[in-house]
Amino acid sequence: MPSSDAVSYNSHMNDANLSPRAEKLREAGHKLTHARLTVLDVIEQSGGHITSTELLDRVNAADASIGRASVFRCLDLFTRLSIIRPTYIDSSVTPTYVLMPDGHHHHIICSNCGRVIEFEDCHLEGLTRELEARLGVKLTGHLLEFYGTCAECSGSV
Amino acid sequence: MPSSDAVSYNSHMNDANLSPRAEKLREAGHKLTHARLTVLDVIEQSGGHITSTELLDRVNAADASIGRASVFRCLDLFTRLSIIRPTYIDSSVTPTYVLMPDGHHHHIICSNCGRVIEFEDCHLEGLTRELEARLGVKLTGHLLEFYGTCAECSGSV
DNA sequence: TTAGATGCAAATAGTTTGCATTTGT
DNA sequence: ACAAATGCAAACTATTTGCATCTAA
Repeated sequence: MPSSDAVSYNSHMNDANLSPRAEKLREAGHKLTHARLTVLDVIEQSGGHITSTELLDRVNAADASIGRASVFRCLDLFTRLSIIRPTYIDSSVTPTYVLMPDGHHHHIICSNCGRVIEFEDCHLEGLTRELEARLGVKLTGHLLEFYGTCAECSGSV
Repeated sequence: MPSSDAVSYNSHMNDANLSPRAEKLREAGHKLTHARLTVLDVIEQSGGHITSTELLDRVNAADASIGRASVFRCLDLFTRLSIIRPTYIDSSVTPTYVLMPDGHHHHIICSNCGRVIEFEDCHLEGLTRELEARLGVKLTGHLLEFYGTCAECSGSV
């Protein structure tokens, strides 16, 4: 074997400090590839709301060698793992993918200006348990969307 | 003018008994056209969950003279009027449109078999009022989606 | 070492548009 | 009567697929 290290440059592979979501990928038995970790990075840095088109652009900017198909394959995988969830916010063509920290996500969409306001406290633990008891289901997460007008558009400011 | 009645056949135009949603259309100042009322009918008869592709098929079966573009224009209009709301249930390509009776809709999606279970009681009035008070927003509706496994897939049966 | 993941480019599917014509009010 | 809505078909956009190659474990 030649002594030159034929190391593949994977900036994410500094191992050790993996994001909890990367851990989730590994635990589910998926490989921690450069494409997947880059896509995850971009989504996480987006603040939790990103459309497939924006994602495609930003991933391309981060590393032009990552193909479109892989980005879509990541979206599909992450959705199946409940890391993200697709939803319609603005356009009806392009889905917006939202991060699901701890399995849930909540926001308010202003139907006037399109602004998205996230909030944390959903108080849905009770309902979750009630549904599990009543229907025999097992619930792992939820998405709650409110529609209406934001403070500015409601004239409350 | 000739005495022959050149009546256009619009089976929905029996006036009088319009569905509450058709009323909503009229109140918003939109015409109650044959295409719109047919699309609304098909959505209502679907039980409240229908993908754009299924809708296209069923509208075509009901009246082949209604064009695809009009169906999409209806989906857009109904969504703006909060009569329906697009969401991703199975595929990430084709949205499923859900009816929003009284402005809200709730369901559980089984991530194993894809089954969708609707439920009525969301107990979100309190949270709605709290958010309105705290954030100054005005809320008119919401969509709540739970993810998990149904009774069959959870082995609870 | 090897199953799993990737990138490419072509194929597919879903949605929108412009415009002449029709229709609800 | 006439603004609004429609149907058509072509254009456009987003997403998926097959396959040879590559790579994380």
